[in-house]
Amino acid sequence: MNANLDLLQTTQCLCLASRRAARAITRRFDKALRPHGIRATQFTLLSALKLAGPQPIGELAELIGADRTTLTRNLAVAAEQGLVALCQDEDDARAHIAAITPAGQRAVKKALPAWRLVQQELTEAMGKPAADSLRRVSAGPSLILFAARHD
Amino acid sequence: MNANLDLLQTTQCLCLASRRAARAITRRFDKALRPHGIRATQFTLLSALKLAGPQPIGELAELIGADRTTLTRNLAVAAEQGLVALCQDEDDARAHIAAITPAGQRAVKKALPAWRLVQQELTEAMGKPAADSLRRVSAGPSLILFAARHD
DNA sequence: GCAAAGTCAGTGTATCTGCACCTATTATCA
DNA sequence: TGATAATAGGTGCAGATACACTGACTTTGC
Repeated sequence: MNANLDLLQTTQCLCLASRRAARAITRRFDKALRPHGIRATQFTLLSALKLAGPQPIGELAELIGADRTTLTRNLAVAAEQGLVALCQDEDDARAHIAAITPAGQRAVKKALPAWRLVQQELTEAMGKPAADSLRRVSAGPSLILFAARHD
Repeated sequence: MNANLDLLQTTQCLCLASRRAARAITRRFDKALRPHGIRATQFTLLSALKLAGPQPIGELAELIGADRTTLTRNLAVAAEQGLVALCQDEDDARAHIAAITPAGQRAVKKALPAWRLVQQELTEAMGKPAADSLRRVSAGPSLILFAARHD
């Protein structure tokens, strides 16, 4: 029937594809990082904070492409575990600054070799062109602008 | 310092890239599907059920690359909304079969044009080669096998 | 200097995600 | 046939995600 012919297109759905890929990749990184006591999302958070330095929550959210309110809760978890610290901005009483703690730095340093191994294996498994393409897509302005559209 | 030089590699993290892409893409599809009362994940679920026919939960989970227990709960939400129905398998009392309901079929049919529009816009925004690459990666056996590794 | 508008972040609510563990049922084999 | 292994699925727990709304503070314009 016609309805099912139309539906066949949905097997190509980019939302399904991106989510399925993210789930599989996250599972793999989580598994490898587990012995080090942090999750893949936390590894991302900590390395971003280490590289970029103390950041207001909103800017950090934009940096890793997550919703600000999502980051608020992820930071609360990481703060609970002592991996990050939250403090008031001296200049602007509205802003809260997130910073990586010494314990957080130790955690990310300890986890780095495991991360690197999975990153290498995964790059090999999917092929370097595909890996480059994924990074380009996720980091490029097209996706960000695209997601922000309100039409 | 040396530690930060090492950390620079993590800006290339494929877990961050895949999650960031999935978040942005999901936000966009959710926004477009919202007027039709379903989410992107539900659209995926319903179209998969419509195309594949009634499925045991485990097989459906494998089909869309999600954890079985995740799907159990997503199906419960969809069942609550009357979009899918769950029933016992006649041959195997352990198995539960998920099937799309008439209401679910109406919902996915109603949402299809909106989905198609976003899919087209997104394909254009990221470029067809990148879209093909993403689908290949997410659907190919390499990722599935990769994620299942236990070493 | 003050009211209005803009900005920054937290909370309520709901969904998605998955590991560890559990129960129930079926298959296998001595 | 009865014990054991294998399989299908649910639950507890914890975290990730984001929209709508709110409160607090800052900036702007007069």
